[in-house]
Amino acid sequence: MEKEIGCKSCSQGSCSHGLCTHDACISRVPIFNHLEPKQMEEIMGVIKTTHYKKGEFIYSQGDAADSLYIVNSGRVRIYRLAESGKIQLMRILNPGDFTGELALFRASIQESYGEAICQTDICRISGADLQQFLLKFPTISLKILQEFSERLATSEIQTTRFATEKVETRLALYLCECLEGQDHQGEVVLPMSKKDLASYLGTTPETLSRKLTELEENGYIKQQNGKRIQIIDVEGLLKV
Amino acid sequence: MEKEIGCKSCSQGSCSHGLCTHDACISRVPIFNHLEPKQMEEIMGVIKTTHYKKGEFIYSQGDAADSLYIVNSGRVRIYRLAESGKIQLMRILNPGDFTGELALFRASIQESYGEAICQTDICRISGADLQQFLLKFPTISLKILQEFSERLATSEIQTTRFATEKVETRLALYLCECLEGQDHQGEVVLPMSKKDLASYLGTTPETLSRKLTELEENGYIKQQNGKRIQIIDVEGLLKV
DNA sequence: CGAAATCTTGACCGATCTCAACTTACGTGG
DNA sequence: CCACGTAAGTTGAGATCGGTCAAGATTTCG
Repeated sequence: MEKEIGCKSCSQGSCSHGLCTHDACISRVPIFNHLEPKQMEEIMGVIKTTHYKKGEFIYSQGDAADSLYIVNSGRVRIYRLAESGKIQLMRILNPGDFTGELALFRASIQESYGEAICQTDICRISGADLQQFLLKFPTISLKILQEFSERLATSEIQTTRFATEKVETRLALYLCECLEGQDHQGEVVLPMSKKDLASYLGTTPETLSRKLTELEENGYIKQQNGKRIQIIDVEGLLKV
Repeated sequence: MEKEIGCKSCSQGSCSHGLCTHDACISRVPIFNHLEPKQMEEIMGVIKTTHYKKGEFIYSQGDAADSLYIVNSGRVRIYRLAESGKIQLMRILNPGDFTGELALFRASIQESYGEAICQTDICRISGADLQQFLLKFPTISLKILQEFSERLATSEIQTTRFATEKVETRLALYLCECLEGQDHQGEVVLPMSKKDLASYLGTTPETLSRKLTELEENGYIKQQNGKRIQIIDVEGLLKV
């Protein structure tokens, strides 16, 4: 706890709790943070950290997919190119989130793009190394399985919504979910641009803009400056 | 190999390869079939098999989700009820496929329905038992992770398609994928009713019917009797 | 063989996309 | 710190896709 040993995962000096304390440290990543300091140190030994500037790609569609990427600090936009050439935003990674898992357990290529939204530090662990640790520390597998099942659940809900709900409903549900995650007295701060949100919701910026206006006219929300939206009537939104 | 010991997983008598040979046996399930006969036997000890008739539910939305279900024989339709009340078919399980994983690693409830399409035998292993085995035989985790990443990849592709492609394109891509899986000289046999297919593709039976006619008029396919469809121009389909 | 479900076809309507013009916000460099 | 250029966001008009309702044909299965 008291010994400061430096942290390979984030290139910053001050550490505690065995390894390090600063917020975005690798040791706070859910899939590793239950390990003994000793075990964690071992894992950190094989982790490489890279810095990316805004707009730089961590990986692109078609790249060999052989590593797990963990966001240490910053934010990453994950998106796909559909057969038609249209872009779809899949998700935004925040510190502690990881990606690249898809391909870890089957030799394959990246099917999406990972782009730094801002100054971002990424920790990378190779698939080979990770598999070692999975067999050595089976609890990591359980953690990843947990994470996977979350992702899968989310993805399937998303699919169902695209397949069955109107844009307005998808937007309303999205806003409500944002509220759960943040809840600063009923105000939501969109975690992405409206352009990206439109893509995430499977619509166009034009339609998104109109639907937001519509929700506002119906008294469900109030649009503030920029990305801030006041949620006035959650019940109403859920019924849209 | 030669000793016949009966198979708990399928309630049938004749077995070999240590445990059993008949086609749909649990020992052929990808997540277990790499284990030693001895290990597999141990797992089989905690598996319970249940028989379901056509239309019976293996589980319903809202049920406690605490078991892994493996299809031994028969077929299962997995579908969801969206917020709006509309149904969406998620997937069809064939012998060897499993489901219920979603909730295994997080206490939760079923978010879908599992309904037997025909006479079906289901093997069930409780989440608690499974977790034991995961820690005991770490290779199972790797297998499940593999399976999960497939599912996740599929689900995300599906999401992207719903978000970005037209019904006609989704249908065309679906037919092409069916072809890969079957390929009896360019003929596809739909694995489900057109009503279900419509639901799976996120559209209505009416629209599906029209789009199939359209594809036929354009010379890409030829509809035969019932569920059989002759694929005439794969290249063309992929460009739709 | 007949009821019930599935599938098909037609007519119509509404939701959402596209294109275009315009306004607003943002980041960069002087 | 401000000006400017570019990207993001908004608004309008028109076109299109796909859903809904309804009627009829076909298939399935007991």
